[in-house]
Amino acid sequence: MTGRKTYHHGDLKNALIRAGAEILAAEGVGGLSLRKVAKWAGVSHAAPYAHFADKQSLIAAISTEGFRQLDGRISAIAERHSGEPSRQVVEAAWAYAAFAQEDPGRFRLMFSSVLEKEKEYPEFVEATGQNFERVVGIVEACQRAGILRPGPAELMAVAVWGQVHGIIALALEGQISHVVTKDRSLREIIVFALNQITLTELDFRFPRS
Amino acid sequence: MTGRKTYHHGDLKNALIRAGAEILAAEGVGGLSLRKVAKWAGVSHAAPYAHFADKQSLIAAISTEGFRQLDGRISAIAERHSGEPSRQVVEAAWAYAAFAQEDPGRFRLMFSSVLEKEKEYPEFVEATGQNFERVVGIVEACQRAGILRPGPAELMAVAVWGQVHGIIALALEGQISHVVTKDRSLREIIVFALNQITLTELDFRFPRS
DNA sequence: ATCCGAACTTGACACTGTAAAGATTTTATT
DNA sequence: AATAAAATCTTTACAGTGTCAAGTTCGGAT
Repeated sequence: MTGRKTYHHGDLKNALIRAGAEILAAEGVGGLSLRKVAKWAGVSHAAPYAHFADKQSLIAAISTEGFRQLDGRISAIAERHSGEPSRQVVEAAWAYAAFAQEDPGRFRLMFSSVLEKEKEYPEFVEATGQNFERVVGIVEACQRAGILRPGPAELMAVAVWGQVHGIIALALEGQISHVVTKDRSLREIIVFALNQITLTELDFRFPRS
Repeated sequence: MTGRKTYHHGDLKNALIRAGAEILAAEGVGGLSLRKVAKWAGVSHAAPYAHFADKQSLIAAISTEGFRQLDGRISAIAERHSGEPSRQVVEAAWAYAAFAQEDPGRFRLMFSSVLEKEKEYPEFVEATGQNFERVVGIVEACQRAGILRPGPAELMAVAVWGQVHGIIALALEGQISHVVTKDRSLREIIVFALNQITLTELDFRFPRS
């Protein structure tokens, strides 16, 4: 509910995206309404329509922003561990998991088709594409290092990314048996799964420093 | 919009579940409203409250029914290909994919946290648990046959199921690069991915007969 | 036969997304 | 600098939503 003195807000579009993300984090997808976002940004309930065609458009924007942030984290990891591809996969996968756990609402908004016709939002498509390319890059590095089998990198990327994504998604929805989560962290589970794919053993422990 | 002559419907609860499933298939998650379901079943808009505490409860019921059907399909496959574990994984995974593609709306309802507090619905929990057990059974058969590495079957099940689920979910949301889907069927992609995990090569082709 | 509780209807309320019309401010054009 | 145009924001309105409360109708137990 940021008040304001001028009639024009100045940066309403971004304010709405931010407000939406905050409501999302606080109340989840179900609690995200256009009117609430508007109130939160300190404008009338119809003001968002000056910047977004409809609710879906705002969702697309929030989602896109999420993908950009995720990509930022993963690219940072790829850089930090360049030359050590096995760390790249593990830490990228973990970053993905941490991203989901920090803000499940946003993760669901991004991946659970709250956005109905994603191909209609070029920015969204671009952001998701960039994300995929990042994964492909890491996979290629692993293939060169003999950590992953040779073969079409994009296809291999789907195999790896799909696995990580699937486990995280299932974990988020509480669909992973208690028997499994009982005495294992999500990180251990993910690395165990990755180890079924990789040719050399990955270490699940966090890197020192 | 099934009309009726008697004041009491007779089997409204199940009729509502069916109506909900049909609307879901036709219009997707976004088009599913309690009032529409009621109208479709030929009752007034508040009638559902005699059988379901709220919308979430109806969703839980539809979702649970979906899990039962899915379990039915997978158990049939496990039986049909008993003694051939490699076929069991491939066909079970494919059944999962087919189930998702036949009715994406229902699949999303089941797996994309449209249902918010799933643990509050014992039937739902039970159905999902049974589903998981089915996967564990197949995984164990594969381990005995030397198709999957030894190790905790539940954990291995998460690795395998997670991968299949992840790929299907991403495919459903259109998040798999065109480069990959261009000249490969979803079935090929899934089997390629499974082949990264298994110790013996799986065949992606459909079984004759 | 009658009473009771379950199943169902009607009416209401607050909240939602969205459109239209008006008010205010900035920007562009002359 | 004056005015026109465009963008931003407000107000009002409407249909659709989930849910509740109060009333109606019915089947079954006593």
